[in-house]
Amino acid sequence: MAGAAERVREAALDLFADRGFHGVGIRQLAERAGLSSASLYHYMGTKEDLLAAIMRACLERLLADAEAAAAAHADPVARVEALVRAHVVSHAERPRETRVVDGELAALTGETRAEVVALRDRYERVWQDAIDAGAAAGAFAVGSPAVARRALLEMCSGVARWYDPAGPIPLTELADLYAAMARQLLGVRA
Amino acid sequence: MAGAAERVREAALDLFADRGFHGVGIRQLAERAGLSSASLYHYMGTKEDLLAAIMRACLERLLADAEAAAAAHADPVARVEALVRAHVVSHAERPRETRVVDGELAALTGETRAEVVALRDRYERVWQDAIDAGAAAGAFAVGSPAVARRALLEMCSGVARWYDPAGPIPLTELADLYAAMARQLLGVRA
Amino acid sequence: MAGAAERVREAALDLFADRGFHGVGIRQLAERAGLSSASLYHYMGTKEDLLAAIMRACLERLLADAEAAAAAHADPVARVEALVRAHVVSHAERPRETRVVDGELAALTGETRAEVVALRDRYERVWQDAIDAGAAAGAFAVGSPAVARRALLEMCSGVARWYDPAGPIPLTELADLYAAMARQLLGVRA
Amino acid sequence: MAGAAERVREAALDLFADRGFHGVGIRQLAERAGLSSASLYHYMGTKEDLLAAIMRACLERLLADAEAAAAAHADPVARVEALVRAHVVSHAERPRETRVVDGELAALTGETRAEVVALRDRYERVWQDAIDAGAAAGAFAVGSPAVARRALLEMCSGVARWYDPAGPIPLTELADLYAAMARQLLGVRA
DNA sequence: AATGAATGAGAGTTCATTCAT
DNA sequence: TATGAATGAACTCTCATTCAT
Repeated sequence: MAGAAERVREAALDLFADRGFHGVGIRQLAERAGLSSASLYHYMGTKEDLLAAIMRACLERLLADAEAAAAAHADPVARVEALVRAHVVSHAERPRETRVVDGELAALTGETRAEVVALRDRYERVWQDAIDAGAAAGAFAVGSPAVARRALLEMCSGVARWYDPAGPIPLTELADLYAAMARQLLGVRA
Repeated sequence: MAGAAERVREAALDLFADRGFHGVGIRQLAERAGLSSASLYHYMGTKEDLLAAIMRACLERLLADAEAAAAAHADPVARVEALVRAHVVSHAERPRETRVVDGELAALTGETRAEVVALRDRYERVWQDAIDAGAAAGAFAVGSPAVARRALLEMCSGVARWYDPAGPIPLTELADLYAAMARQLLGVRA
Repeated sequence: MAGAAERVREAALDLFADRGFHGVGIRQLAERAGLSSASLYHYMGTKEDLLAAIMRACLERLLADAEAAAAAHADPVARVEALVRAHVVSHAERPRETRVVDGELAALTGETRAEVVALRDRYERVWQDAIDAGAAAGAFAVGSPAVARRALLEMCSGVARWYDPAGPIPLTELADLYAAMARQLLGVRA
Repeated sequence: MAGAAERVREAALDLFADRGFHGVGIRQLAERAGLSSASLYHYMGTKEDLLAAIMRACLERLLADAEAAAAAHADPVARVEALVRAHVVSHAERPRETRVVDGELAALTGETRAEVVALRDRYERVWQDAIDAGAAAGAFAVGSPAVARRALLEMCSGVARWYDPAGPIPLTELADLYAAMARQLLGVRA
């Protein structure tokens, strides 16, 4: 018997990712989780708290992975490649979480939103620092490191919207493809 | 004095882009447009019709621009570059429309949704054909043309989420930056 | 070109008879009459006024016919038979009006309603007087003249709900059938 | 303390019978039932479902009574008389239900309406069969059995619109009166 | 832990009606 | 005569949430 708390989380992931936070009602959530709508409130605070918990967990994992990847590679080229691989793998393996993170930030309000935005900013900073370092070292040929960071991140995040783990592209190949595209995009010197 | 119909459209663009279709109420829409909620219905069918009209108009323009760009360039490299430039400029100049197109497809239902999806698919086909042609001609160094198309499109669409026309990067420079990144990403042979 | 006022009246008859006063919107009325909803108000007061006018006209005609029938026959048996025939013919020829009269009284309010109720009461009084006269004269075998009046009236009004002038029963035959049933119901002495 | 579900049903009966389905708002229903309009929806599906439930229940009871009456009497005269008595008693005892059944059929839509119409048709068939049998056996003197059935049914249904159980006519006497009128109307041979 | 009952607020939409043109 | 524009009020129904059991 899967724990009810886990079922609530799963239901929220499925539904928020597919229909968006505001497109999902508490009763749909409850039905999907196999609970009454009143029982839902034993496993969450408000609906917004549930969203925030999902976003925080996902961003914290993303951030931890990115910081680990950054720490593991002193060389900017290797570092960026490691960031790309981690990001792509995360988005391929947990597309629901990442779609929610990327798309439902506007549904958060007040303090909670500020916290999640801060996490996202920290995550982007890790990327920016790596790219800036490579650019400063002359390892990349990019017109604007800031624009390149945005382009790279968007490009990699898109994976969550189309990649099918049961499809023809294995996850390792996907990571290789994105790593290669990222290197080219950045104009990595041979 | 702007026409009321135009004010309704503007209000919808502002609000749908910022809070998402389901995050916007009919009364907010009306207030923003300077009308009563009842009067809104002189200028639209249902709320969903309003969304569909916005999406269709944007996609049709995007498609027309892309087909024009494709028709203007026989060379795959030039063609892809033209597509990138048109896409980036559109997303920079009309970020609200494009964010709605990219983010609210799930809010559409039934026949309308099918129509909009068909438009989007036609648009993506134009890109795919151009990329496939370049790959077939050996002009690009890409591991997978299909993945490259997705990466490119996501990368360029992201512009609508951050570019500020009043910021430090002029639009022409933005287009140049993305064109360059696209060429590198695709591994265009020198 | 049929007069617009007439078209409004026809539309109201069709729709009120089919869907009931509260089941019909002003826009449906307008569409059926080939006018805009605003233009409707050149030909009527309020929606309720329109209903009242229909009911009054129908009841006044019914009443005039009944009074004429009563005046034409001193003999109670002949008088009741004449009332039955007039009522049945009216309901067969103008089923929409009579269905509205029979079914939408509750939609009227205030003074108007009182007036229409008064008309209806006058109409029923003509019937009651005739039946009472026959009963007093020993011409009828009825347990209760008051109950008999109600039974007779309901029986005859039903015609408006099913009779089809294009069907197998000619109007004259219909009137004969009801006259015969009425005589039998009242136990007219041979 | 009456159950809330029962109070909703009672409120609907009172209001639908008096003002018609379309003449009653959900808030009036709620107020009459002593609930908020939102709470109403714990006890019903849609407003139309509520109407349909009332109509079905009433028609099913009517049908069961009629079939029992028909089964209990082989003789057509006795059978019709039993049908009349059952119908009159039902309409006298439950005038709200029967008025709703007789007057609000047009408010139903789609599948539900078809089901209720089918029930009504079955009910009328029981009457028609009995009358036809009597006519075939020469027990009745009627010009048209089909017209007679309509006349009889309308005559008896009218009871729901005027009979007052607290008035001067006891229910048993009412049934006797209608049975006698029905026999006479049908021209039952002595 | 679980839920039936309850609700104020709000959803999208239509209502009957008015009025300037 | 005719109507597009406009609206406050009402419509049916669902929202997220609470609470007694």
